[in-house]
Amino acid sequence: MGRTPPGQTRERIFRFVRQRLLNGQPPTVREVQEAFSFRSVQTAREHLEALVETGHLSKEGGGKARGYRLPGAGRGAGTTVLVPLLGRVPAGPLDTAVEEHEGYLPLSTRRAHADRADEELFGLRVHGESMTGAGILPGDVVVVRRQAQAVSGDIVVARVGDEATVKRLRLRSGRVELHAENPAFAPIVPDPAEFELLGKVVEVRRYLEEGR
Amino acid sequence: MGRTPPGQTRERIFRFVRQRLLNGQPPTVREVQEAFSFRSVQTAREHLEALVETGHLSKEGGGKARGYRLPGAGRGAGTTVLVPLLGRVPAGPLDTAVEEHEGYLPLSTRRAHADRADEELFGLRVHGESMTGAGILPGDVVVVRRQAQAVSGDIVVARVGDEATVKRLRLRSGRVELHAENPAFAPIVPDPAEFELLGKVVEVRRYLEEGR
DNA sequence: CTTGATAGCATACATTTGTCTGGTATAATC
DNA sequence: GATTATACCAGACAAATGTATGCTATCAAG
Repeated sequence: MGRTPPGQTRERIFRFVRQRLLNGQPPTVREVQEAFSFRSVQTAREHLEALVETGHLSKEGGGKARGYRLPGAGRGAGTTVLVPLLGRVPAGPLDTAVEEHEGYLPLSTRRAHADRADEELFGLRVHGESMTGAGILPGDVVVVRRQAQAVSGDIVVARVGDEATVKRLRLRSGRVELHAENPAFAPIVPDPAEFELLGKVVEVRRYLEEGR
Repeated sequence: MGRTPPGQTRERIFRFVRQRLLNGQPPTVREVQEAFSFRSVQTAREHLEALVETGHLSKEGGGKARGYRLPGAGRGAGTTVLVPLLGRVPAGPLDTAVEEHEGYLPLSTRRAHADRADEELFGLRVHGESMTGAGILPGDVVVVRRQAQAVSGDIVVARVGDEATVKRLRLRSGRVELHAENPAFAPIVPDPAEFELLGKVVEVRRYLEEGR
């Protein structure tokens, strides 16, 4: 085909490959060839090898299939887990089978517990305006790590009676208090028999566009 | 070798494959075989096919290499994309070379534009308290979609002179205004020559624990 | 005991996929 | 003009990889 200016095609190839890699779909040489309508496999291969040479890409395994990677993948790209976004607050232990969830939240965990993270973490949609002072608005999603203890000052998800709420935990002289971050709401001092700590909020997310 | 209880090996295989997929490294049948010390390729293949049968995994392309995937991409839910978390606001077009980034943010993109490579997303850490009224606190990360136009009311990232800020865009009689969501800050009416819209904020994230 | 289901093995085969060798064309440089 | 570099093509080969066929062994249910 026609000859393109130096570096231009290579740039586009890099973007293509990167997008594929970030989507978890490493392309083959021939897939790159077809994506750019090269008539020869070698053309695609030369571009790819050149990108490896310049450090844009790295290669895994000698002649293995789909071996091109993003360099430095061990840092950020290597630790993504999907945690379920639950439609309601889970009562008992998390069922790993058919969970009642709206979807999955991709979460980057920089720790070794990545393998078990999906059992300990879950997402929850926030209702009400009680935490607006802490930057948690209605409709936001909180990522919760299931745990029975928490430190005073943590933002937690707790069950009080039949209701589950997101509040800031305060321990006042051995007594549990749940504080809203909104002047319109008074602190809750739950009856210990009615109280259960479900977990700690480790992340807050807000989606500003529909369909994301 | 020895025979394992029903379902037990399969469960472990699923976890292995899932972990690999989340790391962007789809395994081959033989890699699964070796990871579990099967003496036959077929044993691994049978487990994998069984997992596809039960819906735990899905398969892409007939006999293509490394074709096993996590379902959810095909179920219309969405795919996970990693977008770079930039250390500073990008000035010109995104430098594809050695991007100055702190890491990657896993992002779930629903809809069809998931594979649109031209949609440029990046993460940015927020400084300052000007948007606390909109639930965006200092240290939060905003996910920005690069675009040159926006609608009045959108929260945008814009460059004014040499500085980049996150503000709410208002169009008042054809003039651009950048409004903070904090009574302590006055609206900015930038000189059009000094103003550049970098993109729209599509998501806000707050990490409440270190090391996440 | 027979049957069926599950777990695993051994080997062969077909396709996909990475790699190689050699070639053409254009542009810039010496 | 000769040289060098880049972009691309054509065809072939070899390794990696998915798939198929037939087999053994264990366990539970009938």
